[in-house]
Amino acid sequence: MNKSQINLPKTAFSMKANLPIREPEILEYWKKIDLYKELRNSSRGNEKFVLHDGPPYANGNIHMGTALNKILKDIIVKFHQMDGKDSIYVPGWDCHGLPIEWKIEEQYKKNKKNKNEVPIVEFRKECRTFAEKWIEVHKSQFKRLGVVGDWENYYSTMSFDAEAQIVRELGKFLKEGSLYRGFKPVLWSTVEKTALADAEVEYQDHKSDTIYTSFKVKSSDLKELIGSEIVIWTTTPWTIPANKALAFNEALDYVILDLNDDGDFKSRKIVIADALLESVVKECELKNYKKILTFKGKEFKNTICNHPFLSLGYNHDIPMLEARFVTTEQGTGIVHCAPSHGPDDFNLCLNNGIKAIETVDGDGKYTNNVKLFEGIHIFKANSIVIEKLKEQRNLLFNGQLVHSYPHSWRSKAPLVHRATPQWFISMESHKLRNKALKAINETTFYPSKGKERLKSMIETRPDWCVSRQRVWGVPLPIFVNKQTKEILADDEVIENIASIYEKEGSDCWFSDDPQRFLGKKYKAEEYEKLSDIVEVWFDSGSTHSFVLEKREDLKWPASMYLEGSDQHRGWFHSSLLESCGTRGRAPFESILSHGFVVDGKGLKMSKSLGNVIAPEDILKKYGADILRIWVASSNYSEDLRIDYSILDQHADSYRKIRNTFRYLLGNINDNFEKINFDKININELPELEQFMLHKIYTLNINFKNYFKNYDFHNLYKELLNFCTVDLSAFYFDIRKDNLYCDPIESKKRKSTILLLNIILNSLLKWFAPILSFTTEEIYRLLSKENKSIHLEKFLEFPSNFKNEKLNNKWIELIKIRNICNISIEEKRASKEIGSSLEADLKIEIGEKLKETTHNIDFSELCITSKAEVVYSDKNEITAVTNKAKGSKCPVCWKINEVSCPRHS
RNA sequence: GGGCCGGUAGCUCAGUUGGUUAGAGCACACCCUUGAUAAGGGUGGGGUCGAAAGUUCGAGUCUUUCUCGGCCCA
Repeated sequence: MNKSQINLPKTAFSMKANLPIREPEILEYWKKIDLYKELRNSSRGNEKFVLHDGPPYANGNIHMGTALNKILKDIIVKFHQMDGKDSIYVPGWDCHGLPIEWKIEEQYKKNKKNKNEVPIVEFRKECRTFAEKWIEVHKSQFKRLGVVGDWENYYSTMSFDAEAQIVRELGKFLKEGSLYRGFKPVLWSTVEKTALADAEVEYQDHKSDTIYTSFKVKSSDLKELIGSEIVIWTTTPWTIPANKALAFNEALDYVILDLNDDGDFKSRKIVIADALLESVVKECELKNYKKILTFKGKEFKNTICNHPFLSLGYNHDIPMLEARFVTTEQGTGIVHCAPSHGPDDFNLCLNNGIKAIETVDGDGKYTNNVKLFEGIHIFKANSIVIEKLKEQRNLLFNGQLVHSYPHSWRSKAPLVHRATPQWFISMESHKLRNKALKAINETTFYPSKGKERLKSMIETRPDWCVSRQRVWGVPLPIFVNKQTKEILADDEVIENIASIYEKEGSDCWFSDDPQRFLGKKYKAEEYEKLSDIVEVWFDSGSTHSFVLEKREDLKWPASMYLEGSDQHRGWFHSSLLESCGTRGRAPFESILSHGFVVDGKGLKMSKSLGNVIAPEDILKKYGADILRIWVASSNYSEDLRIDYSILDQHADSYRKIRNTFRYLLGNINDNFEKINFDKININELPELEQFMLHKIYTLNINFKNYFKNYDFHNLYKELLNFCTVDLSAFYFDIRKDNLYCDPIESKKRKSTILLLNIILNSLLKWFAPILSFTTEEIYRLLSKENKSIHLEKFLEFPSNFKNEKLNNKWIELIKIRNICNISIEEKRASKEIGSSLEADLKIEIGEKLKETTHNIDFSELCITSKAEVVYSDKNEITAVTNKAKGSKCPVCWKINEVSCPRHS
């Protein structure tokens, strides 16, 4: 007898994974066989599952969040493909927008080039080239993660057909009449005559005029207020002529003071916040005053004031509005609101039906909307305003203040908030809000809490501002009649513009004769051509129209949109509005949102904390399959933690899974046999094999349920536990004796081999969407005919695999096995035995379990040399271990007092 | 500052409508094995469920406050 007589495992599948080296080879293979094309061919005509890609911005290397997003998408796409669908993934990129403009400007700065001297068309070409470069970088980085998709025919928001379709989409809002011209404050430089984005602003010290001025109460629910005067403080006196409202905080306490100092305010009653009384008294040098009344802010309800310039013709009502942004940090606890000159003011007023108007022009001069001040430059207006307030006896105090103030990064000139003409899509005029809310109700959300999040945003959001005063984007296709100021809304013109863009892109808008776009119907000299561009959220919100609708391989609406939870305000939001406005329903059937990647302690990743991990680092150290395990095993409905200790843990799990495969492969000697489940005569199999079939059957049911709910972390956990608990520590361990030491032709061994083949096939398919590389590595080892594991379908198991009765029986047997293990462990601890094969078990079982145990060989189940069962009246199960007597069989290592019955 | 979401063993996660001593796998410790071997098996330790108060016969689960973290908004 020697080792040549036993059947030891043998396989070409190495224990060491070496994923960082091996994965790129598999990528090459997928490229060689054109996996994406094969997938499409193999599932042509099947029901479609379309996960529409939310386009990442084509700028900079991918980070963990992007990697998570793409892997999660890929896992879902692969699951549906293996589930029998035609599961199509077309990646896309968002290309227009400010960040790319900045990058090009930065390059200009480096090369001492002046942006204003470069023709717009040339500048835009550089932006386009920049985006193209990053699309290529992203493509290779995403592919490296194992993401399979139509990489050759990706979509981008800057492609000519996309730009053309964005124009058509805007045309629909234009024609409907829900796209209108309004005003909204933006940070404006009166020197450069241009709007600035937040990132273009530098904060520097600036000396401002400050005033305390009063607004007389005209009417109020609180009688004592009538006739009193609300005092406000501001550092921008020039905005007083544009005042439309006052803001208070309902949580603050306010006081009415009776003033008795000589001067304009003698015997007048003023209102300020109690908490600011001291500072106002000090700064305004009040000597004689009396508190008349203290009241809560909420009592300001329904209070209307007069403008301090009432008698100069400013006779509009000034309502008092509740606002949380009012604090007691500075001022009087009541804030003056000019909706044309501050974002807070704008939003508060808008929510209360007061719209911003154009009060100041691009040069910084008041328009004819401002009585008395028309033509005056705002930076020269402070002294005039102060003068007039004094005249009107409404100036309590004025002074100066040095404070941090926004300046242009280019000219260093101080900036102002200025209401500029903008284009809005109305939420109400054509019931867009209602349509969107209805569409949300018809959408399935994973996790379900996403529904409320999106809903509450849609419920309260203001009209959608779709214009930007920038250059890198789709031009707003709008002409305004110079005389009538009417907006040109003509399908023919829109279609004309779109068809031009389709051929050559939208650059020509900035260079060509406007007549070209207007066609023959209208005269260019009668129209003003807009130079604004469309905000980028409208671009990406329209992807469904130029990707899902236009491509024959896709479908509209998409089966799923999947993005980070921040996109409730981003892409989910803009796509919903765009589609509801143009098509009356959402462009998606379901939304899956995932949390953010944070470090091991739950803190967000930042350079300053030094806790940033890049996907590249993980790929180099572990490989993509480990990263994919991390995605699958994390609960994406919350934030996802990652650090090296977490990854190490997943790498350990990976090794366990890999070794499970290795055991299977070794014992079938890499000769995989596809089993026809219907031809198995289950009753002829040993009970243990029947029990394992039941386990496989029920695991598959759970697997499908988890998959249906996109509950991957529980799905993965269940698969991992199957490998560890049911296979490695149980079935494999027990069947080693049978596999190694029984003759190859023995019926029992053949049954085990049958099960190993079924288990191998099941595991390969269950794991394929997650462990895309490793399952392919194994598949290529086994399959001569078929090209890829990803072309396979999930297995269906016949219902006769299911055997609840047997399952219940074996649950009892495993309990007994555990008791035996404890007994063996006692003798091991006292050094009486070592290996479990040195044990001789005496098990005492109650009569009740006689039927359950009568045909069971516990020496096989507990991997001992002997086991004897005796039945008693007692209910409890006891096991005693003795050292087995006899000699060890050199083949099966079992200890026998006589010669080994199998190997002699 | 406001809105929303979350905090269960070192880690990843389970914990049904409130109901026995809060579970699993991994990691850890110890032991065994050397025929899955940079593998495999067994046993074991480990949690005032973020904190406090409340409702209840009974709270990880319900309420309030606080705290820490994340996203969005300002």
